[in-house]
Amino acid sequence: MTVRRLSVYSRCLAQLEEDGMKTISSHELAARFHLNSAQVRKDLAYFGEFGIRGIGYDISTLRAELQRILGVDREWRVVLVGFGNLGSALFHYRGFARQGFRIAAIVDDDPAKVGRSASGLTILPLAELPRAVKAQEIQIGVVAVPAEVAQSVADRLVAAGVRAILNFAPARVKVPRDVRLQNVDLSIELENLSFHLAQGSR
Amino acid sequence: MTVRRLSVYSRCLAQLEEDGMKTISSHELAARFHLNSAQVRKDLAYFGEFGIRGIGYDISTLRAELQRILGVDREWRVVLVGFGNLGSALFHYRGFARQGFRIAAIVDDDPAKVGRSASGLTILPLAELPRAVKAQEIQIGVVAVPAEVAQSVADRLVAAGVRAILNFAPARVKVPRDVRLQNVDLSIELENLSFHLAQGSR
DNA sequence: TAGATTGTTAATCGATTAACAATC
DNA sequence: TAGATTGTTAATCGATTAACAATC
Repeated sequence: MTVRRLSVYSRCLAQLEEDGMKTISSHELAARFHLNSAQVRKDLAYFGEFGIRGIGYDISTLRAELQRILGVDREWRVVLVGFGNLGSALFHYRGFARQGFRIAAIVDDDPAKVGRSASGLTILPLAELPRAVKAQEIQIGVVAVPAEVAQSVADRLVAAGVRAILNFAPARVKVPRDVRLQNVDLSIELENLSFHLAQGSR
Repeated sequence: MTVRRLSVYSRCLAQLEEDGMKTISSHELAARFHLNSAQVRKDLAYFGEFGIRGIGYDISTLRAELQRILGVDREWRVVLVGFGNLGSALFHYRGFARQGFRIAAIVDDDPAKVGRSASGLTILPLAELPRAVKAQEIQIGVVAVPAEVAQSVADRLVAAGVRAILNFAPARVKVPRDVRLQNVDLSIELENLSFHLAQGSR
């Protein structure tokens, strides 16, 4: 929950910096998202003393600190498994690169796709996964395959040595405790919508 | 936050029903997700008295109730705006149809795409949006367009009369208070991953 | 020094959990 | 009736907010 807020602060600060502002108080920052200023101060103070009493926070310093805390101040190397519609969409998704996530390899099982190239990256067969992860120093695997093969792909990613998996397949996969797993579940978003529509119309 | 849990219960019950089970207690249900049984009972009791003291909950009845509460017991008619990679991925995403979300129209701005057909559905120009929403009795708009045009698409959807918008564009859009807006923000998922990787390696 | 704003401690609020009377 | 389990009230816990001493 904290990550969500840090991320919001970080983006806001990037915008403020672009606008040429130098410092901002917790009150001003809080006002932008209907948050409490004490909450903002507490969130930030948790990671260190970034503010200056009587003045506020130096926007550019704080932004840099938050990016460091969020881990988006460095490049993360990613392998994309599955180059169907969703895989392609993710590949072209600009937010990926903007946050320092660099797709260093694409893997697909389909012989028709293997060998084709996407923006200079050749699509590799699944068998090449371990070699690619090692050679490209890849830390993160993105799973964009059908639900049926999601677990087996996750297992192969773990075996190949990734430290984190972002799973877009509508299936719950199991990974060892030392591998970070993040599920993106579209069904929940849909159910959230239909719940509110159904409740609203009662 | 409650919707998330209701959704989890609902899926679990569907599975249990498939397995041929008839009733389940709040304790058993809670055990499956490391939840507290009091929490399960409270969540369910909020919407009515669905349990039988001394017995537990009738699986099939409770599942039906939850689906009704979540609004997934009926068909929701959806217009998909944007038929690029992400749009196609969503169009083919099976979870959509499974939850009763029926894509009744596809709209795209690109003249090269307009008129083409996808699974029997003809891609319409943006100008046709109001007519399509009315004719097809569409309640939900899914925005799968570039960030730059997300707001203008949302405005058109609202003007056309949809009651809810699911926004996949990496841009914050504004809609009137009576239109339900759900943003799907991939950046947050990414930041969540990199945060934990960065923290873990300190 | 006076005014402003932080970091942090204390108070409040809401959500989770425990306990139990009601009842199958 | 005895055992089990619900729905709900009371207790606990954690997160949010208010208040304020520290300090720029």
